[in-house]
Amino acid sequence: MNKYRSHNCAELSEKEIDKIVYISGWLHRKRDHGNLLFIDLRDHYGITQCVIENNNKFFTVLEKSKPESVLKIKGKVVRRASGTENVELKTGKIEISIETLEVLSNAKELPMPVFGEKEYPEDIRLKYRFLDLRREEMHKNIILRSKVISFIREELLKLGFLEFQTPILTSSSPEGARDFLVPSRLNPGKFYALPQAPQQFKQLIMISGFDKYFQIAPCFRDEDARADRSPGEFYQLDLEMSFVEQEDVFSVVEKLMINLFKKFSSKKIINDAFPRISYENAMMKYGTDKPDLRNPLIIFEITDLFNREDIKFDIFKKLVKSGSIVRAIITKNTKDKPRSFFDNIDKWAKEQGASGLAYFTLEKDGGIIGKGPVGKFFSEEALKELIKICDAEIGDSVFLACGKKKEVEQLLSLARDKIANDLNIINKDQFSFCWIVDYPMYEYDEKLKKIIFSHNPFSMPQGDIKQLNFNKPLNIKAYQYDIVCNGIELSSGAIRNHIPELMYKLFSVAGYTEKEVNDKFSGMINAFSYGAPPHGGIAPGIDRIVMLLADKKNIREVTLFPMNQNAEDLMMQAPSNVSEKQLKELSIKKDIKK
RNA sequence: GGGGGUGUAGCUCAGUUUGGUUAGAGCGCCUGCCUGUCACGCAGGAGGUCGCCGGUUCGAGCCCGGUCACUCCCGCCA
Repeated sequence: MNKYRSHNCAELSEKEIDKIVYISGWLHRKRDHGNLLFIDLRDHYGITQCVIENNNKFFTVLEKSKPESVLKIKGKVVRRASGTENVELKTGKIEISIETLEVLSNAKELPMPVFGEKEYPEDIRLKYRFLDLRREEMHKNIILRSKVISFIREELLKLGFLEFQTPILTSSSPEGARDFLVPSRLNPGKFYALPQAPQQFKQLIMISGFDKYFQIAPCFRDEDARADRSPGEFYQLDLEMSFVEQEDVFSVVEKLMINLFKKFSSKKIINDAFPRISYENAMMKYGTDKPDLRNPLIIFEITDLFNREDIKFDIFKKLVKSGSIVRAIITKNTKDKPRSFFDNIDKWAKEQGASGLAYFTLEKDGGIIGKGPVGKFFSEEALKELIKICDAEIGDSVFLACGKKKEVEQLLSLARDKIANDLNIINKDQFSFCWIVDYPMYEYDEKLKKIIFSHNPFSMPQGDIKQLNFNKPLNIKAYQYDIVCNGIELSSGAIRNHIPELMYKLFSVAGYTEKEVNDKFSGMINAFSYGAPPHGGIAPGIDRIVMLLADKKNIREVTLFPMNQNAEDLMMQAPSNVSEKQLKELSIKKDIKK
């Protein structure tokens, strides 16, 4: 028998009554009656109540021990008197009558308690992450994360995927996020980059003939944080398959996701086959390429209405004449909502930097009328037309946004969420997945005044590649796809372009010469000229998946040791200064502007 | 880089609207009492640069300016 424990803290039951046992764990909670002392001893597995009386010489030791000290307790398992059982505890029918105890490790007074599940400031939680992680909720999240990863491994191994590791020190790549750089000692002045994703390596694995690969891959991007985005590093389930079309990837990943979410959550998955929405359609109906499909609200295009003579809404009409568009959100049966409901939304829109959201309700007063601030500008005929376009009814409300296409999309996308939340029409007990497909290969960057890749430059363009019209590059679509669940982008993937000539052409549209492509992507381009299989894959974000399964809004709740928003590790104090000697070895000089 | 929110005891927060005696509560901590608790109870106690700096004022936790920290968002994230 091990010297620390014969049983863990969740194990003992009536079966062990009268046995002498050893258990070890943290002093979770103390209830001191003066001459009788109860403690809850906690380990990873659970909690066991132990009791000691003042005739025991260890009584004062225990009385003086602080919470979270680590104890080893030896004692007899006894049945709790009827009426003193605790049904909440797995071990609640018994307790340990302490004979001896040993303090294995003393705890100082705690900066944050472990007992209780109150909220604490995040900087303290991050600094004392080891205490935070002892708490039930966090402990549970991290266990869930581990189980999710194991499950994914099992499923993919069953399907014939092989797990490989790819380099962490690699080369900096153009396109995409800012790289983390690592100076090279042996090559002064040169730098490695940490991979933003194992993108090129996974393609090289396919070219190396391994057919199906996956990896729980760390990815590094030096970009600013968000609630659902850690600064610095995150994990992807990176996977890639040879000789596949988009549908093959879809069927593997869709099944994996459904099995995973069914296994680890009791929430209902609305669509067993994920609906597919084209990028264009998503932008139209939801204003975003990561729509929350639990939200029933839809955006309608009604710009043309504003060319009608019988609409007198002059501000909008003027804007439309100069190229603005008008889109609308309809909310069902909301005519009796208080004025404050509408005003709040208008106020909110103004806070978003928009000029506001115009609104009115559709009511019947003899004929159909628009009631509300701007309702009077619409004739009955115009309202009938609007009702037709937007599939609206009497009693519904209409919210209108007017502006440049991008602004309207962005505002109405946020407004969809805002209004639906205010109306409480989002079912929080559901997962609603979809594929967003048919992404454009390129987009026009207004700031740089040039054409850039809209997603992954290695994606295969759609259609007959001999017939592609490179004079109209913005019309080229790619075999590029995202999985979205409840408004969160879970993964991004593509069928890759394995044809070097085509790749040069595609890059030239984005302003890269053949030489530049050769320089920047030498490993891969070279490999493509020695026989590359058609291949494709995807990379679901592990952190976000666990976030959804754990029902957390913040990625740090499902990460063991996250950094804060300034990309600092408050516990390890990273990043930190290094010695002059280290810098010298690396041929690095500091030049800090202040 | 920009915008919003927050900052008062170890922790959670009240007090800021309308400036005015010694800044409060709960949890935690310390001391004492308590033999059936499981958020144990009871009594007492310690604990504060009201984030920091400056200004206005007879007087600032409260008003003004600046600054710092944390957080949320925008930009950014192929």
